[in-house]
Amino acid sequence: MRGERINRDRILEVAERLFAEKGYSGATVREITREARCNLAAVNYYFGSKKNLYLTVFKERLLPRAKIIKETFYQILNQQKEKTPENIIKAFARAFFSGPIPHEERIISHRLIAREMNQPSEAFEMLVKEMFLPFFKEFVELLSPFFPEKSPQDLCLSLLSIHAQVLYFNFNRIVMEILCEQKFDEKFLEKIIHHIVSFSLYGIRGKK
Amino acid sequence: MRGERINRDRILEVAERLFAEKGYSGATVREITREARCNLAAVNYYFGSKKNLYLTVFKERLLPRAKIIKETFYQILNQQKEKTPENIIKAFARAFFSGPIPHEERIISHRLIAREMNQPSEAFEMLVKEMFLPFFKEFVELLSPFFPEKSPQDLCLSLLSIHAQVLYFNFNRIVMEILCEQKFDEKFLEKIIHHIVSFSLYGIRGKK
DNA sequence: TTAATAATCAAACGAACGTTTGTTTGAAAT
DNA sequence: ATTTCAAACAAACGTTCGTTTGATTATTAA
Repeated sequence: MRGERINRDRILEVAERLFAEKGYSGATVREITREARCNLAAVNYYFGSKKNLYLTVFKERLLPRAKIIKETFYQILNQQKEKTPENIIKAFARAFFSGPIPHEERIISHRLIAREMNQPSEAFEMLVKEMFLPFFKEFVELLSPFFPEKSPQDLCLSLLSIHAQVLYFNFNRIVMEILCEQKFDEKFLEKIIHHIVSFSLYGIRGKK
Repeated sequence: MRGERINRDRILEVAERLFAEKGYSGATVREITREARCNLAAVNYYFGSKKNLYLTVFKERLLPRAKIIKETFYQILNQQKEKTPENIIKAFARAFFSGPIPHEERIISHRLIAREMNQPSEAFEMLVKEMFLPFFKEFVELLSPFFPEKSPQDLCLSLLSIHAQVLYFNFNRIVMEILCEQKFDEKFLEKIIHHIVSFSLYGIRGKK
């Protein structure tokens, strides 16, 4: 049917995965269209260029997902009786690791973000502006009442430390599995979330 | 003079930087040889192939540097009177952030490592085997006497959390600078190291 | 039914890619 | 002085890249 643009969606989906796996240069238009089961010219027909396809992946796939994660965070947090630092950090970690977004999609997101952190492009500017900054600001404001002795900058650094762990534990499974001598399964994931929450909570508290 | 192979060294140096900046596919042999001021064929002459040049970068540039970082860690640690967890973690962070290795080279290393974590190749297997595992094992053994209640796996996770921060704060300066509203200078670096040490120390201690 | 628009396709484009070839160069060894 | 051989080079190789073209098919609206 007209207007469904099945191929367009499939291209976006495949492109996102391949860009995450192989990077911008590594993923070719030919491979993307082959896996999306459409013609080579489809990328340029729907998106104008490869570069614009890449940007569209961030606009139409990453940003909406970030929005869901944010909503999940507040949903988890509002389920708690109290908004203690522990509950806030736990909600943050859980929103990133579990939540309604499929597991594989989360991995892909974090891979793309990690790539952009390493080699920022126009796409990253958008992510920072529309995703990182607003979310992080809110998060700092949520936590700051509990740590009146800490400057906003100190809280920011703590927040970045948490995000560092979330990113690291999401995309660096190889070293993790080898070092911890354990397969990455549901049970291990729970343990990791608990670790991040605990580590970060006491890390952020500091001297007491 | 014969045997100096000036071009070979220069190719390695340039290749490392460009691979770190643009990734394997993004960095071209033409660009590498152009910046190294040598002929296009030099890469294949000295290294056989682009792929082997990439592997050689890890063998001859990253591994030696990792060795230096390790030595620096023990050197810093042995300067301390006591081997307290705080001193151990501080030495770890300092060995990664300061030490004899030039600042730019450290950034390049972490970029290459981050890329390999995202998309592991033969090079990463080597890194894990000859760098991560030995160093991390020793590090866990150093810390475990102080935390008899923690399992080796828990300690591993804490160690990974520390490494996550070291990596993150090394290559993700953009978000950092924007969020903390501060330029990344020597003074800020000191603050970051202090933050990582403090955050990780109390994080690893946990409930007390 | 027909005209118009959207989607899809095979084929080809020029450019850039990694690699190979054959030759020249220059310092060391004989 | 001559031989030798690693080093360096220009040129071209075949391949793959992103993109464009023009024709064909499918769908919608008149």
